[in-house]
Amino acid sequence: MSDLNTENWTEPDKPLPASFYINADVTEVARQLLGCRLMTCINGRITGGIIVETEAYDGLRDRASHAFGGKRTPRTEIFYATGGVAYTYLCYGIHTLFNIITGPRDIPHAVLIRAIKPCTGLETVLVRRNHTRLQRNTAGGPGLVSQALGITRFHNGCPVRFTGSPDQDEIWVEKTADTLPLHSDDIVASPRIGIDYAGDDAQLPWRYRIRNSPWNSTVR
DNA sequence: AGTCCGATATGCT
DNA sequence: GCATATCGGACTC
Repeated sequence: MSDLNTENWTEPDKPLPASFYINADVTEVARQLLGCRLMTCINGRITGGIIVETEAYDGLRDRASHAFGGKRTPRTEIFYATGGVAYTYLCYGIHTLFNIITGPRDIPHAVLIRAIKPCTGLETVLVRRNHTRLQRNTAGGPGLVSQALGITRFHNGCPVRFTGSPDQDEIWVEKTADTLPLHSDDIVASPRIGIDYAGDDAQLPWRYRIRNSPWNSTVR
């Protein structure tokens, strides 16, 4: 039990290719990420969990997006990269939130990862969260996902791709042997959280959860 | 279940 | 300079 660092993980099963993030609409990517495993290797420690909750942000038409209307600022510049890189930023002065940029170059789409079920490197996850055992809120919330996986705002722009290089931080997503193909009935779509400033767009049902998962974020 | 509030990068005036 | 934010933990009722 001394080394749970690579628990449940020896090598990536099926790392998602760049095309996964580029070719589908952002809402479809957000749905298809459910059930996949989000992995990090941070400071040499491998951690990960099954994605159970996401939100889609469509910068072209969506007032909830930081890149609404194609807005370009230093912070949103990464939105215009080709899909498959991280967008991380500090929220409420305290929390780092992790998104994956999707779509082709110059199309500012993003998927926020809101909750995972921790399943890899649990010892490290628990230390990062100061938990003694796994709880529903160990990574059940967008700020908690980053905390549990060691993602910081300095990972902004990091490719979401497995390269296997042992000496630098990595973030990737993979399908696993137990990634079930999700039927649409297995997915709950509802309005997104914490975007009251978005006017009518706050009603868009672009928050996606695996139905009945105990690992979803706590609902406000 | 409801309320409060932290701690700061960012973007706007 | 100033208002605000893709939240979460602590505290009160």
